[in-house]
Amino acid sequence: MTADELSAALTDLISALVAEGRLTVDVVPEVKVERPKSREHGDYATSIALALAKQAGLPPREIATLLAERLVEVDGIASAEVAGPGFVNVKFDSATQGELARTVVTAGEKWGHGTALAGRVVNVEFISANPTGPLHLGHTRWAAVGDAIARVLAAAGATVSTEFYVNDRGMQMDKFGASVMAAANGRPVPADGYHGGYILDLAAAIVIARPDITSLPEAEQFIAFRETAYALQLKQQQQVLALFRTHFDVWASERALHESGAVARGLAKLMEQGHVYELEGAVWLRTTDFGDDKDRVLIKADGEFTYFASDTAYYVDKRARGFDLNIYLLGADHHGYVNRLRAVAACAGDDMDDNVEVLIGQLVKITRGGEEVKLSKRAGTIVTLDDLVEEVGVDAARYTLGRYPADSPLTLDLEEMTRATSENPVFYVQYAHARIASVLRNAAELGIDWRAADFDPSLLDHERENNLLGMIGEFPRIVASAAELREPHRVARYLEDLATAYHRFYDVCWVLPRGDEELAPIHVARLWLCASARQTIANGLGMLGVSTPERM
RNA sequence: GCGCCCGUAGCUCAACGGAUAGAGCACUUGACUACGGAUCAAGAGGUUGCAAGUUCGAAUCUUGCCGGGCGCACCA
Repeated sequence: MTADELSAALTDLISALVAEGRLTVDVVPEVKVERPKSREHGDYATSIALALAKQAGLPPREIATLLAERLVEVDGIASAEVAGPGFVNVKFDSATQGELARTVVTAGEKWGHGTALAGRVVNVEFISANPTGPLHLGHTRWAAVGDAIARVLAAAGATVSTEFYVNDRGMQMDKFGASVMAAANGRPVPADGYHGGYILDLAAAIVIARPDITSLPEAEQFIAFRETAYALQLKQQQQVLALFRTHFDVWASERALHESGAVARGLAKLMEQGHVYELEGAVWLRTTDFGDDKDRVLIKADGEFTYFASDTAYYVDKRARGFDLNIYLLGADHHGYVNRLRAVAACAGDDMDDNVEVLIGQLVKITRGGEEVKLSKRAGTIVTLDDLVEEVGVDAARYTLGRYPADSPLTLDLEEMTRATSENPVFYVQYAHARIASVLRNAAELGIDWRAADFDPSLLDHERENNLLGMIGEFPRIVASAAELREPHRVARYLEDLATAYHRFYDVCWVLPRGDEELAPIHVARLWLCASARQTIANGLGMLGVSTPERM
């Protein structure tokens, strides 16, 4: 019995009661079933009676009683009680619940996966930084969360592609090239250029690789520096992200959009839809037709394409590549883009509620020993992704960033993060995994083949076993909601609760035979339970891109 | 001025409109002579920024204030 099955059973019950004339209900709302915070309230509880009371014209407790009476007759349900103002608290019988262990072990890596988003072809674009410097902590939040969102969407059945848009065109690239060139020639970096120490490193690396470069004519030299530095910097970003276990299926270049004719095609598509017009020598897109607060320029009066023109082309291009849902993950400083991007979709003839989705992540504030660290790429006071990984490791960094919802501002203290790694919740969860792995190893050493032994799920009737099974059973619903809401932190929070349930079980329920003790059915049953808990933790951590150690 | 986001324990943060608002860190106190103590058990800590409203029920939804962050380019 699972939560979904219980919900379905309740829906059927209500329909039956209506058919019998014992209940008058026009519309049966979705029956929500939840896991109560207090274990005294059973394995699951529903407030459906409260929701039905008004339209049924009956006191909620009366409806709850009707439901409870019928529920106890349903297979797998041990008890159903009315509580409080009209809640129905349900307990499953241990055999039915214990079966879950078998289900989980059988499903293996697929446990928790669902089909809610089956058929959706989703593009998840995130980070999309200029290739003019190293990735910093702001990008890192999306590296962790964006990647987790993609994984969670895939677990919900979607076909997902991750994408990084490289802004390799325009003024910033020129400033970047000029900065590196100046540094290589021993000249001061222009005031509006990039001043980080990495500029010097890039300059030095380029000069070593191409000693003749500084003797090239100025214009030629500038291009050479810009292009070489671009290639090096992009490669550096790619290497760091690979180290961070954030994989991108596509690295899309803004230049390539122009060179391949995608910009022209995008423009043609928008014109065809009739939202493009000319004014004062410039070409505009009438985004105000779809909720934007002002129209946007596509082609400037001087004939140059704007950055926004690339954006529109990029969107049209993604659609042409078959993505029916395009998710953009942007920093809070880009929230003004939300309406603009939605309007672009609408201007291209799409449904802006269905084909495009913009998620805004609040900025990460960094403190060091309680004092705020201002992040500025130009001033060079940045905390890079490399730094972070070096200081706290990939697992701790990913988990720490992944356990908070991205739409709330986050303050991280670097000292605390480094110092507190051993107390970081990620270790708590990983420790549970390692502990189980250890038990399973010991079982193997004792020659116990629990998979081949008879498994009697009804033996898992201890309160802690029951609680652990209940938590494990929640996993598919957690994954589904994390995908639906684009909130992978729900998986992290869930894993912490699951780890607690395991540790509590482990504390009082001995798993393996001790000493000369014979192997008994309870040992086998508990090994199945351990294996299912391990699988669940592994699948959950996998969605967050965190490793699952066998030993720590 | 207009717009978006956020105000929850000392700190960092959770909480499909549900029952007594929860974790971690920090603080008190217990538990290892057999599967990993990176654990478990117990305690303390709150007017969910303020005020109205919606309803069986509000941290959550609505409105108005107060406080903070971020945006409002023919820049990228």
